[in-house]
Amino acid sequence: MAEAGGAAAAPDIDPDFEPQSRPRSCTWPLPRPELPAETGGAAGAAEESAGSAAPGPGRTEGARAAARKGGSRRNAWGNQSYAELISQAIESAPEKRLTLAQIYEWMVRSVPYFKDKGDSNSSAGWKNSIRHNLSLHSKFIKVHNEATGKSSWWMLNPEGGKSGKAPRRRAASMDNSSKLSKVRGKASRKKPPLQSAPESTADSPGSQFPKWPGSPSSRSNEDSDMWNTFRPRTSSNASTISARLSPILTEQDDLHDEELLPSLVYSSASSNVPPTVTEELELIDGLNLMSPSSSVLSSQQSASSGQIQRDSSFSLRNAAGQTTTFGNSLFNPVDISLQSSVSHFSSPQSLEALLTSSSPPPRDVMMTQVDPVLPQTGNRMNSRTLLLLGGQAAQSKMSSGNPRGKPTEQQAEPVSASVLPSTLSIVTSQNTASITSLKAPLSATTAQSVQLGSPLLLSSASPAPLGLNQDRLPIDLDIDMYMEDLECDMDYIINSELMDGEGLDFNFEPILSTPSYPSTSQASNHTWVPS
DNA sequence: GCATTTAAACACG
DNA sequence: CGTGTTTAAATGC
Repeated sequence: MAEAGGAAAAPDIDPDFEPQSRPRSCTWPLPRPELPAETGGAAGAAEESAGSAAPGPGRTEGARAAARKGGSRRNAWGNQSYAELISQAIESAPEKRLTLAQIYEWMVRSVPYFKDKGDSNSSAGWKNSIRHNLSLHSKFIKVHNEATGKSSWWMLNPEGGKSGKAPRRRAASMDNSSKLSKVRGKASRKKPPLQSAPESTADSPGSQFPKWPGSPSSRSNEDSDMWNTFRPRTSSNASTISARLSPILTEQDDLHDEELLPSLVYSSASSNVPPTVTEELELIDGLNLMSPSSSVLSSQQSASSGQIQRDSSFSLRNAAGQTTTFGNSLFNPVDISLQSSVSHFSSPQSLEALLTSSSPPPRDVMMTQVDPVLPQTGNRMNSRTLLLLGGQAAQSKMSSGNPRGKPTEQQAEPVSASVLPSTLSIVTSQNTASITSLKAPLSATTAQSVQLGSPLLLSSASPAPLGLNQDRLPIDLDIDMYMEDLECDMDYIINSELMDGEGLDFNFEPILSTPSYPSTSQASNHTWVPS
């Protein structure tokens, strides 16, 4: 049985019981025939059937007691909470993301307790609980999945606020209402269609991105993927971008997310804007949407962007939780990954494959490969084109964006940008696709710096280290406003850059010229990952 | 009090 | 119907 049933199946569970990931050899997301032999039974089947199985509604107690007798298990299935189980499930996936259904599957397969309950009928309550947990905890983020009409991907948010529930920024009117609602009682609670909160649903009717019609582009493949957009969770929308996507990608490869969380922190510090990753992602998503214009490029871009998104997601997180202090910039591994992705340009397929493919943990692979090394010229071009794309996107965005456009304080960033072009621009312009392009080159530098092991470099690189922005850190929460400004800036910047054109190249070139790959690869994981 | 679990209502596609 | 979000109650620590 090697691993297959292996750990997961371990009948005893008891103390620790780590569901551990399922057989790694098997591709995860894969269709999975339906567990052949081991399916349900093999491993430990469910011995717990005993009475504990039925968790009565209120009576959890019973189950608990039963469970407890074993010693330490808090729940019928062991010590872990649903949230933890879910986290493990996600971690176990090569891509670190699973759909709801896959999470269910994982539970059924990996946790003995749920083994019998997998199928239909009995699956009642626990699935509900899982859904509930996914929604409730900020540590889980939802990523849009266009693929086969499947449901969204669920990933974990690196900084996931363990304790922090969903960010839920000040929801305007909720306070009272919540209480009231309680009073009301559930029965009557029906919510009238729009009425009170038009804004919520609409979130911008114009909505910047159309949801993306469908993508002809990609090949059949399986589910394709990418196109993830983070879900805005509570904050209705915030509109978009936050400008910095900072990246911390970090995947949890080596460590379990939990552990690494602390170390991450997003580098975006410079740009600040605390809140929720989700928003950024959306933005990115938008990019993707827009890109479709050109076939080849689009595909490439998409690939890269996809990657980016993933990375970005990790970058920051809601500060709501208390945890992350956004001020510390560590590093951004993301860049590295980006770089790799970019470099892959030449072979988009591989990229995608990486993303989608189950077997190889993407990150590692990428890291290793990282350097197909494009000739400088090649890079240049790409970056340029990308920029263009970005620019367009930006513009389009702009149009939808707020008219007011007033750059004011934020402007500071741009200025610095001129000074430190590469990094800066990225930070500022982030919301647009251009980011990707920018990043690519940048990544090289960063990577180096990382490699060197001196975060300092990064910091220096970071745009506003000087505290320009720090002062005004958006902690205010009104991201919207903040963002608006940013957008304008970005556009502005981008445009100007484009016009100048030179500036960009100029900056990048030098960077590009530096190959540094071998180093990058190393740098990637080990160096920055604090563990 | 907060965290979890469970249940349920409701919205959406 | 499955997916997601949210509210609520019970319970444990």
